[in-house]
Amino acid sequence: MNAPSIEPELLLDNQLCFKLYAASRAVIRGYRPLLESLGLTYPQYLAMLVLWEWHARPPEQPTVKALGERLLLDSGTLTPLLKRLEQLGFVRRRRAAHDEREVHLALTEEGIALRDKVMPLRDELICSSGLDLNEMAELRARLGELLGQLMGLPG
Amino acid sequence: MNAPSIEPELLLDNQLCFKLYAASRAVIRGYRPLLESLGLTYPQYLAMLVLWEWHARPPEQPTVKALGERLLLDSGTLTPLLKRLEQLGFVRRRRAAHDEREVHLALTEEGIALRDKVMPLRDELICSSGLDLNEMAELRARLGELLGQLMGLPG
DNA sequence: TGAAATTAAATTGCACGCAATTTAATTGGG
DNA sequence: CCCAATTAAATTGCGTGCAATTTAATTTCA
Repeated sequence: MNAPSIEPELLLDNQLCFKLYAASRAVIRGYRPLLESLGLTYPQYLAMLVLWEWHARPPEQPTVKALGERLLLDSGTLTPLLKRLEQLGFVRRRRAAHDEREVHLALTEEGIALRDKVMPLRDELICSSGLDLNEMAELRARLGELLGQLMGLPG
Repeated sequence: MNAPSIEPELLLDNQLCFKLYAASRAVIRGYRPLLESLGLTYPQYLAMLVLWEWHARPPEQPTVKALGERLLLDSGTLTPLLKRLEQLGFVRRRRAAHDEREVHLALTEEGIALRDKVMPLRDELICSSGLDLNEMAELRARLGELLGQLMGLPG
């Protein structure tokens, strides 16, 4: 019996999707020990990034829906995640008075203060990774284009 | 009270990590409906890619450990995933006789046959995405470099 | 040789992601 | 005004990822 032929398009190492998947997990793996010192998981950290942005542009605070639109996550993921951030004391959740369906998100003092610890942590991560800032920016732009195309699909 | 300043390095849209995370999920989202027709999840599909490669190079079949080294996943993830592939009838798991610690993986006839359904599915996905093949290859290479650097870290 | 160290899987526990459904509130058309 | 349609969160259920631990087999070396 001769060995079956392999289409190179099906080799794992030729898959853009696998490179994306593996690289994404590798980056998150790099963040983990640093974020642990803040008590955050990586998705919680992303949520905090968005909340810090909103905090810098008062008076509006985001709803769960608005946060989900930024992070591309739904309430099935965000509701338990936000409850954990609330338990940690970083976030407050409150039903909107004018529309009881909406839950508005606000940072606590601890949540606001946490931001000051993040910049040095980020510097440490980039420094220890030895990555080139220009290459990172280039790659980020390419991924932005890819994401834009994927999100604009008919499906 | 004046609005807090925002370091651009902390804006969500400037994060390479978020672009990676979002793009990876977006690609997997694109695969989902197509893989559903095969009865596979995305990580299961990746495992099958590796098993098909091994199948084309007899006689050796991979262990759980070897599969994990290719996919960068540990037994905590792979053991239940492989049990599901076994339940689906695509994979056989067997303890090695010469070393009872090892579990060797082999494809069933159904598992081998499944490969023929994948190429057209992949073509459909790439076609409907409207992505440029050269740009995809370029991005894949860049991500490979990034992954290489991240995996070679001291941590 | 025989106890200690190492190794491979499996197990446990927790936090996502996400599809599908449910609940509750609001909106819109007749 | 009322009821159907829509909307926002929450809930449920399942399959990852991954750290930590456990179990069992093998290797090492005093």
